[in-house]
Amino acid sequence: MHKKNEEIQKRHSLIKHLISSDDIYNQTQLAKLLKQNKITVTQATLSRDLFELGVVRVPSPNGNVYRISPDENKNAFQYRIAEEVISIDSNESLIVIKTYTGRAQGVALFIDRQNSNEILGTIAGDDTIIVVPKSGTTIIKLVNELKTLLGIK
Amino acid sequence: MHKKNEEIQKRHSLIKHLISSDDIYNQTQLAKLLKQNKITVTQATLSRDLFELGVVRVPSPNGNVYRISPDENKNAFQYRIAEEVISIDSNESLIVIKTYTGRAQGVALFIDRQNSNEILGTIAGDDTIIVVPKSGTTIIKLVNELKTLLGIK
DNA sequence: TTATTGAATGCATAATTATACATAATTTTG
DNA sequence: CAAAATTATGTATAATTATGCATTCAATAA
Repeated sequence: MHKKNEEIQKRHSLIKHLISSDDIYNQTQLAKLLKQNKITVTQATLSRDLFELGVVRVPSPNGNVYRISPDENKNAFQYRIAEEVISIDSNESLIVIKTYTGRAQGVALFIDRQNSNEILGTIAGDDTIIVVPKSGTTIIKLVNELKTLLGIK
Repeated sequence: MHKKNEEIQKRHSLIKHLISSDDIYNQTQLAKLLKQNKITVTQATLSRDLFELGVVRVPSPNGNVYRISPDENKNAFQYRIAEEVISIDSNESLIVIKTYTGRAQGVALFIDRQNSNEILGTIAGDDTIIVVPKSGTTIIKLVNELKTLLGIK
């Protein structure tokens, strides 16, 4: 992976940025915007790019527009979340997640969002989160689930 | 609104059903499925229908497929949620939501999913939910937000 | 009932998107 | 390094989707 891949990633990244900030109604329009940013590709390439990026096309008042898929956002978010977590440990009844200072709230929010059926609730301080499992849940299992979720280890 | 509108609603309803249960790759395919259900329309009409229904087109391993938009699901869900809530009250530091028996977990889940920036967490029993606001949040404001969210009053 | 209005739809086709194929660029293998 | 294999992309065009216009049909008014 060298020059070429970097360019592709850069293009993909820019595509996502453009889609997030502007209303893109078609691929020709997207090509023009890319060109303004010194990236010149054809509509055909964009068709492939959008597919690979999982970009969705959704009805809006002025016609169909392209949007980053919710899943994509989720993954992007998950990636950043992983960087903020230091450790996940547990005793017989609770799970404790340590994060970098000031990050606990955000990580806890992310966990809440997953609306797991195994979690009763979370409480977050500044750098610590306590996860309370629902009764009937195996702690070990939930710990592993959280590790997977947060992309740890 | 009589015969005509009923037919349209019926078609729209069937379209949503078909999209939910099958992978629909294009409008011609959708037209054929509708025809099998005694509803005959052209691709042009389906193009308009899909737009009106807010149906999104999303990349899948085998090509782009049509899917019911998350928003659409959300609204449908929200509608049912409203039916389950009895009351929303609060004291100076907590909000208590009363639901019909056995519904609290589901409603709490729904609230968690909104990942509000004003909610620290929720704890749900059988018919009661306790919502813990983040410090710095006005209870009144959050109560109103929850009412709007749940479609109460 | 008949006339009028507006919505819904089909038809024809424009606009947009996807893709087969050829080529070039990049990476890998020996 | 040269050859082989893989990947990316443009071109041309096929496939799909969207839409202007005309028509039909249901709803409403007279």
